[in-house]
Amino acid sequence: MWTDERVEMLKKLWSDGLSASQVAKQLGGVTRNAVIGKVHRLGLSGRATPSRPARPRPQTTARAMAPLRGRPDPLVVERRAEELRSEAHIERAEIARIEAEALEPAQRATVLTLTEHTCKWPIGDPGRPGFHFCGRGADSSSPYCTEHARLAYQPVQPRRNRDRTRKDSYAI
DNA sequence: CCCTGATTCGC
DNA sequence: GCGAATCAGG
Repeated sequence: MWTDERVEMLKKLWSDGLSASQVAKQLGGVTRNAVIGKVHRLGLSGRATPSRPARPRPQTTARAMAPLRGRPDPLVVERRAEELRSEAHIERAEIARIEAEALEPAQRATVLTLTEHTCKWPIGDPGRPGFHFCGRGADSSSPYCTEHARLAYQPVQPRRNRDRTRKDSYAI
């Protein structure tokens, strides 16, 4: 039931930029459909803060394409962090972890920092936070560094030896 | 498959 | 007026 009180709450939450389902959860006893329906009947479908703000596609700058020198470009890390923030289902702890990686000295590469000269051996699960590429210098005319090229291009070996040697050399 | 808002239409 | 079902999309 839409009491004056609940309608006021709806107006407030909606203008605060909460999504219909979030508003419904907050109010309780109604579904997001009910909220959307009410929002339309009240004529306030335009919202102050769009739930999915249209952000211009970040350009691949020369800065971002520069070869890695010991640690990731802070701009690239911040860009990645912003992507994560925009996805409501990503936990805050995970965002913190991604940002913390910027402080580690290890060389890391994202898709934005790859050049013809960086190793593109994938590390981690593509699409999941923390996924990156090896990023070390690639051998000339190879997409991989020396170590990963060895893993990528394994010669066919005799059955007798293949099982053991393969398994051992495949650890990343 | 998770989510978003928009629209329709029987109640 | 209400909201479930459905649509269209990220």
